[in-house]
Amino acid sequence: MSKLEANKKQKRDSLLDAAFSLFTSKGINKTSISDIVQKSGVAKGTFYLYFKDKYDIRNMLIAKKAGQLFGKADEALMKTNISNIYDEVIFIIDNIINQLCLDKSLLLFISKNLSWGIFKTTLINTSEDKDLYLYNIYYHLINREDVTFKEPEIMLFMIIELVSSTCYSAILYSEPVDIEELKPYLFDTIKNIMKRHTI
Amino acid sequence: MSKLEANKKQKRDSLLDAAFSLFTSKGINKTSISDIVQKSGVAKGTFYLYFKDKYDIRNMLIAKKAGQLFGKADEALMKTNISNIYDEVIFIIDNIINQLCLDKSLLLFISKNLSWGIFKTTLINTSEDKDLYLYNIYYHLINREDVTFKEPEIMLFMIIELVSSTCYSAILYSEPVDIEELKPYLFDTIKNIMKRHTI
Amino acid sequence: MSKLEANKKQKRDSLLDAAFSLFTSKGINKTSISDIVQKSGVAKGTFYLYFKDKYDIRNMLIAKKAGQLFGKADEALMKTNISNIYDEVIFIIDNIINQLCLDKSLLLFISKNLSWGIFKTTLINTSEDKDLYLYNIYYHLINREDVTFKEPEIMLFMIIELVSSTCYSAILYSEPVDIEELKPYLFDTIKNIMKRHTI
Amino acid sequence: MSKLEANKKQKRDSLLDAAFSLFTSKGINKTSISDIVQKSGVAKGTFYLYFKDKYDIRNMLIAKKAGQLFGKADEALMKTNISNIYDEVIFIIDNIINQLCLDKSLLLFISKNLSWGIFKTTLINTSEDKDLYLYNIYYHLINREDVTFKEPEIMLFMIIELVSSTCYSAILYSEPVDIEELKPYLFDTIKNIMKRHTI
DNA sequence: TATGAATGAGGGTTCATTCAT
DNA sequence: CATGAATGAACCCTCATTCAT
Repeated sequence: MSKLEANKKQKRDSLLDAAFSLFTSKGINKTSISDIVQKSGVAKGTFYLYFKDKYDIRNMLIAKKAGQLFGKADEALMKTNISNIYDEVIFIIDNIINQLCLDKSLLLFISKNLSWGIFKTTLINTSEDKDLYLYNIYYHLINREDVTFKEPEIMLFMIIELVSSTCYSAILYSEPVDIEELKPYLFDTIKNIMKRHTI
Repeated sequence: MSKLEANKKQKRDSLLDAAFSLFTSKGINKTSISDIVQKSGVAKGTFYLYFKDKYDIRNMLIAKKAGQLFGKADEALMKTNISNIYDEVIFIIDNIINQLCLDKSLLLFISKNLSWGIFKTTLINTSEDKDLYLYNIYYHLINREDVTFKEPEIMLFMIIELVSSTCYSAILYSEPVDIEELKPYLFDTIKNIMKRHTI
Repeated sequence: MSKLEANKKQKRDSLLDAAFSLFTSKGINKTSISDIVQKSGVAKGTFYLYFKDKYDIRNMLIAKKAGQLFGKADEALMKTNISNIYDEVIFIIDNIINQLCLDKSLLLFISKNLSWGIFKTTLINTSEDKDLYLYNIYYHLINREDVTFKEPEIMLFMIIELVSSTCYSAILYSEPVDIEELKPYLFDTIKNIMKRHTI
Repeated sequence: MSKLEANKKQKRDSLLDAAFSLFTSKGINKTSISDIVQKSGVAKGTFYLYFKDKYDIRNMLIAKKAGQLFGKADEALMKTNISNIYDEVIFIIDNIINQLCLDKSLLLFISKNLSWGIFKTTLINTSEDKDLYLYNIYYHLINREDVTFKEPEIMLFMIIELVSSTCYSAILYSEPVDIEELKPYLFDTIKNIMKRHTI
């Protein structure tokens, strides 16, 4: 990478970091381009050399952060001996939930913005960033020798929506119960969804 | 009701209607107070006689619309002979899903804004508006003679979050599948959640 | 006084009290008619039955409060045996300064608004309110048997302006020195002004 | 100075000039930011690049105008042969009074806003603007070989407060007498204050 | 007299975007 | 590529005043 390109990447990363910090602390609506460039230490005009607008940089961030989240969970999974697919899924979800418990602002940011649409888009856009292990995880899930799922996409969709929406409330507001209290019921439900989709 | 009070209610309703129309067509962020009062035909200052700000009127609308949604479903249920609690819940959910299929802008509005927190708040604030049957439905569910649920609040929480988040994607974007295609899996999952919470 | 008239006076006084409380705590600029009527407990329209606007009620208050200030000082003077005109003036001024030290918000209100113009107007409008002893004090000062002043109005003008402007800074901000430290120099200057105006 | 910086100074000066013109003609309360930028010929947002709010630009103006006032008086003093400190002070005051007689709107603006606090602040902030001769004048007064004053700051404070408050009334409203009629008494009082502070 | 709902002009302030440097 | 001064539309909100009741 040339010096100039490295410089550009550094500017871009700086803007991404500043935006993430502000989005998670103040919220997207209350964050202005001015805030981002000021925190980032670049000029206002520079922002527009890298991103179209606030929502463009937000989408980049969601993809990046969601990818990191799954990536870490996958890494952790690799270090275990779990081979049972049901346990693998539970492990991944549990790991992600734990990550989000430790970084509630990330949860706030992800939950408010991560929809199935973006999730799928991120799955497809695997080329852009090497951090995105999502694609691998998904295919790992689908193309197994030991288990075949009926309508695996619907299954995964229901699981992801159930987890993301219940965790949002449980982790951030302990409503209706604390996340640790919710987990047994949640994991039980997930296992059941999977079992009922197993042929 | 005096003429003056009737006039006031009319103004308030006019503002609520205008706001709902704009929120569902343009989104809340893109809707300004100016837009609302202009559509409503009242003066700008009048808005502030009835609501604190844009988010105040939004909350009133969510409560009102969610209440109407459940109210209609409850009415329809009364006309059936269903007495089994599992079938009752499925009926209510199916009815609400069908209502939302016919009014996608309402779905867009409700989904983006209805959280468990607001749901509970709405449940509690029964006195304000006679449209809110939620309280009745909830208690109908909990205090049954035939069935006792373990942790009914967690159960209801999971069902509501699962339904609202999956329907959002399925109805509006047919992602990952059309709502009608999703229903069997969704209802199956719901029934299972309930069964596993039955003592 | 009829019951109706008593009721009216009560409303008027209530408005005056509320306005004074708000003017001294928030400042005139930041006080709205709405604030006044709300604190006063009367309807908005009622305000306009008694006062033209915010500045009308302010002027009434200045006259009233300034009159009370001088009235109290005069009362205190009566209880002393001071007969020397120089000492009488110093006594009055000292007494007023002490009153203002105890009620700094009153000082803030009076100082910002009391000009020689209003002072003279208040002197003249003796009929309106029995609280206004200013007229008596002034004539007491002028028409003495023992001492005759050259240009007594200029003398009084200079004294009042000197006292009011220096006390404002000294009492409220202790700038350039505390009021007690200032007093000797101030009183010395006042005595000198008087002596040089004595024929 | 680069072209850009010159352009910026021009914008800032343009805003200051417009604000001064409006403050003196309409008063600060009745002057809006909109008025200032319109008169200045710049965009509304530009105002906030240079000043925090209306009161920020007011303070800048007071410092600037007060500095110019004293600066001109000091210049005039240099051209005389006066060396006696008492006569110097009287000369400065007389010169300033005369300037204010010729520019009553300036008097109105200065008097309403110039407090001892701002006066001292202006004295201290000498670095910002080369127009501010106040510091020199003050030290010229204090550190003399021929005369030593007891508590010179109190003395100066009393003189400034006496002059500014009496002149306000006399120049603008000829109350209680015209400024020219007041001068002898005023200067006499000032001289006496100084003498009594002379050790 | 007394009320208080309604008005709507106008206030201060923000901010995405542009473009000359 | 990078800058940051300048823009001006658009925002939210306040408030003195009116007038039908």
